Amino acid sequence: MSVSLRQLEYFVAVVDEGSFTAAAVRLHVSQPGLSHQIQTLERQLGGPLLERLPRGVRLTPAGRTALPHARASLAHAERATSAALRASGVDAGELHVGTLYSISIGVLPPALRTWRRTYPDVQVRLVEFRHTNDLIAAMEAGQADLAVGPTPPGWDGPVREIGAEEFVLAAAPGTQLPGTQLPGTRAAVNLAALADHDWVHFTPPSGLADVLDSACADAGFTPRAAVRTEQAPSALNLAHAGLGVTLLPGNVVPPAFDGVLRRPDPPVQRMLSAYTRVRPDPITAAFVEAICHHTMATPTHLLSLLEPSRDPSR
Amino acid sequence: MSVSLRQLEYFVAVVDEGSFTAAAVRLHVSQPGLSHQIQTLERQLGGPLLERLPRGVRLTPAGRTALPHARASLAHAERATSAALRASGVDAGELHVGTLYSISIGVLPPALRTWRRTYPDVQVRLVEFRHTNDLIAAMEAGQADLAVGPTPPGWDGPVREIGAEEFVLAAAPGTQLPGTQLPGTRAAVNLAALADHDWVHFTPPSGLADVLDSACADAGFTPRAAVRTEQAPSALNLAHAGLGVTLLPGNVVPPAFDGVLRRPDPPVQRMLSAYTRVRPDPITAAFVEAICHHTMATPTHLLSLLEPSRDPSR
DNA sequence: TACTGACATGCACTTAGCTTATCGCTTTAA
DNA sequence: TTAAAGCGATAAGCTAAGTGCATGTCAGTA
Repeated sequence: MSVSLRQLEYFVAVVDEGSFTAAAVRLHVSQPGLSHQIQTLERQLGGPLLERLPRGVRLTPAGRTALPHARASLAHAERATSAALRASGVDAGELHVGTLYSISIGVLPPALRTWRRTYPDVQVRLVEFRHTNDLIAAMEAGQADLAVGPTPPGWDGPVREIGAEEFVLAAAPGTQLPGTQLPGTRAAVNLAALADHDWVHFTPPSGLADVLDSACADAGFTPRAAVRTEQAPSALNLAHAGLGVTLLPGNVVPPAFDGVLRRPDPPVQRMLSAYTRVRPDPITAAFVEAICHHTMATPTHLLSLLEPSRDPSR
Repeated sequence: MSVSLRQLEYFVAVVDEGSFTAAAVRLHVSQPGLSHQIQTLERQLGGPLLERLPRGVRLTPAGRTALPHARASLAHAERATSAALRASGVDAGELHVGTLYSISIGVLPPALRTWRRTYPDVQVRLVEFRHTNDLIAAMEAGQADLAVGPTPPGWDGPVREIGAEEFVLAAAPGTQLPGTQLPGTRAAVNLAALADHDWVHFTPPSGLADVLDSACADAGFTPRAAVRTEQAPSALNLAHAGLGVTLLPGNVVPPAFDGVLRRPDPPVQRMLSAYTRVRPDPITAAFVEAICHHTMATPTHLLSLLEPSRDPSR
């Protein structure tokens, strides 16, 4: 079987959306990738299915006759999935996932994209908290099926570590951090050298506050908080505005960030886990698998910001 | 769509072959590779589809409910391929026509002769069923491109009526049916006069059983079944052997039949149609036209049997 | 008790799928 | 008339998925 459901899905989406570009947007893939898949499908089916117009596409006779079968094949594959889930006694309703704002922004989107493709019938509702303690309390109160966050100490239900979240130092453009004056380098900054700096800190009981305090304590000083905030994006904005340096999850740094960005030395990470109160049902377990399949690699744009010498076009 | 046709193909092959190893051999892949794909599919579908036994496998409830959809998805993907190839003027192998045994024998051969002359490169494969319900179910599952059979009620795809199939009464040689004693005549037999006869009936849910029950109900009695069978040729044999009178499609009566043969009064017919799940591609549409061009005239040999005085050669 | 058959696991390699950058063509707007 | 915009295709490179091989594990059979 050389034809794949993915190809049929792309084909149907192009017909429904009226163009390759619109279909790519809808399916969250790049336009060249979709174009390539359609061309492979057309080679397998003996000729063009779509006539390319300057604006949009038109079905060829071959495409017109294949289209209903493509739809039917996709529909039956979805029904196979739904039927199996129901037969397993799984309510394919909503999955409630408790997490932190920073994780919503940085860690979960790739897993959610995969999830929607695999389980289109299962809605995921994110229950977001600012503080790790709030997340833990909500999980203890049964407010979510699954939590994704820092590994809770002493949790007595199932826990699955899913990777490490990298923290970075951020400051205003032009800030001269210690050890960073050499041109053309983006060396890590020795944390101990920042003992006299002002800090954009976090409001306890935020887990981010704990991370910052712990890292600085390990480096032998207590950070002097010029300002405190609850949210990582706000901290980034405040740092960018010059109120101090901050230490926050790299995931929340947008690609267009033009302030100073450095890794701390020693590196700062926190382990993230997916955890539940009880043994997870198959749907929840599947979500955990989806998260685990997306390695916690540092996002590409963050690498570009941290190490611009690796990216000649910038 | 993370479920793939390849996974569904492996799953269906395991069920059909009865073991992972045999399925791997059939599909020319390694057994660990197939095993891995099945496990991936099971993770996506929320649990095991197959119960592993020391010798072979058994479907789980989830697997049992997923299986028909998996088959249908694969079948439609193949139909999409064939339809596109045919529309492109590419020899696309075979046209699959679902039908009933009685129609295979009686209705289709003339159309097939014409067909072969017109499309010598397109093979027709008949997918034959004993019961109308089996034919309808197979069409819903995408097992054939086209169906030729009794007009299915409530069918939501394209339907083309192609004519009426005539039913006749048959009995053992020498049987004195009511109203048939006058020499040299082959008058129709009043159905109501057969109320006290034994009948060779058909096994439900056969469509032939429905036809017989309906005709007799209209005549005001319930046929007393001395024996039931599933197949029209068997019914003809049993009637010829003296177990009772039967009512069956005239098409299945061979030229050399030497038992009693009569038309019922009132006449009994059923409408036949050609129908598809989706708008037919040009090749399938051409086949439908070929069928329609052959009117449902009663075969010449049957006319000879029913009305021998019209045939001087006897 | 040893052997056989069948599925699962681990590892490494190959292939497929995807993104980014960019080109080429047509249409539209200035 | 010219420049800009929109759209699909090409090329290159990276990542993920699929596969084969070697081997382990377990249950049934001789």
